[in-house]
Amino acid sequence: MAKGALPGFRDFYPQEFAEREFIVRAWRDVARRFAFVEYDGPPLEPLDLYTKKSGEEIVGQLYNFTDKGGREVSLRPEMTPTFARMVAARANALRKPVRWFSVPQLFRYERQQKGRLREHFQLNVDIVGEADVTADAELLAVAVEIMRTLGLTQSDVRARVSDRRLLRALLATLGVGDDRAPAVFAVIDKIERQPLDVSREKLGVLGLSGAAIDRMIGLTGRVSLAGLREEYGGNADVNERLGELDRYFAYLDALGVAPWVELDLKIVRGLAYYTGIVFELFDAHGEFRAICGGGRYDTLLQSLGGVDLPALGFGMGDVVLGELLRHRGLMPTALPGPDYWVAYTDPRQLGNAMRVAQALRHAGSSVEYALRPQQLGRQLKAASSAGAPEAVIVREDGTLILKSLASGEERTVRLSGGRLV
RNA sequence: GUGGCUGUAGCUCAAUUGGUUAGAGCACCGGACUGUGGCUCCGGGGGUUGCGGGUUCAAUUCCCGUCAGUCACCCCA
Repeated sequence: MAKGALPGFRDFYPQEFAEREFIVRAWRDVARRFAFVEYDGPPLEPLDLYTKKSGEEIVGQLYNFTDKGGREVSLRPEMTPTFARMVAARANALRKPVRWFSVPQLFRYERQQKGRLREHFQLNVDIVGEADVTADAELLAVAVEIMRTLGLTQSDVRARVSDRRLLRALLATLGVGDDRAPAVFAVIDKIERQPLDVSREKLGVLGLSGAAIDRMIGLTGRVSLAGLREEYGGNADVNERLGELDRYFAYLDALGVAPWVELDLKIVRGLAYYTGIVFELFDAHGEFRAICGGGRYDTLLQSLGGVDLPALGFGMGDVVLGELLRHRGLMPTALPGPDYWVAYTDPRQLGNAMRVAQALRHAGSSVEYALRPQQLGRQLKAASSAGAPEAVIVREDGTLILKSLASGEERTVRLSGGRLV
């Protein structure tokens, strides 16, 4: 057996490529409709672009190596550092808000499993320069619109939203200061994936009282803005954030995506740099990994590029999304065939067949014909199996017949300005 | 990085308690069909049974290692 691709990497045969294109086309289509413009950066970056933000331990997850010039480099594991660098370098010259998107291929050195390879394509959509929740609403609407464009509905996909600033304010009322908040976030992030007792114990180790732990667990359950206001609204910081979230949900409603969205304070996102509203998209049955994740990272451009601009964005990978679309039967199964197949009854008509094919091609049609002279029957068989809806038969006397391969209907036609009439 | 399960044709799967030339369907190529496709029938190509070693008269089958796939953990995109 021939050696396959490297572990975690994929060969895209035409069928798989068509599936990938189906997804990428929807990404670009929706991004364009929301007036985002596309950019790209290098797939290979200096290693320290990633270690500066995340520390040395990240190196274990990176596809990094030393190049022939002795430089420590890494294939990009995510797009945000590159994006931040590019925006920071021209921050003053860019019209705000910056609305950019990209479809990079990203790499991580990890053991592959379901929904996770060593390489994937990921849509990145970011907005820079707007601190208001209008931008948060706009961003989530892009992600939801992509689901809708791909044929998924609100019963297939749910968006779960939280707000780290709200969570910090709530934690403060429980006696947890900002110094301990990241550790608590880490526990909350895992609360669905580990036994409740373990989570309680971890919170206890972090110094939370029994009563505080109870309230913390309560917050990770089903909550509403009204319920939170009733219970914690006496705190000014909490109240302010709840007001912001009221506006956020009102904007989501105006954008028509509110039915897809629910408040869920368990969503904190793994990455440390998120500062405000964060969200993830999941399949409604919980069979797959997160489809998409993102949020606000208002301080990242400052720490990476020395430019103080509010920013937010999300990433959406092709792997989990593809699994979901296949599972729901929404992925295209047939390869596109040519528009026409030009057949000929006599090998001496090959030249004429080529002339017909070229005329149709110049007019924009996709056209194939038998490169090796074959019996007419064989040519029509090839036309059918190639998926062409119609065949053009060049007869011995040079006349043309247009034949529908679905119905078998035939009519005599002639070529006029690249069209068959 | 750790652990469980699984590796036979491009795909889905067979192959008696270990038994002699590893089969079938689909797909692909060709023929029946010399000017009309889809159906049918016939034929063909395609395998070091993932790889390496061991046990045995004999290994696709049992054992070990390794590689790959897969799932979970770790971690996260």
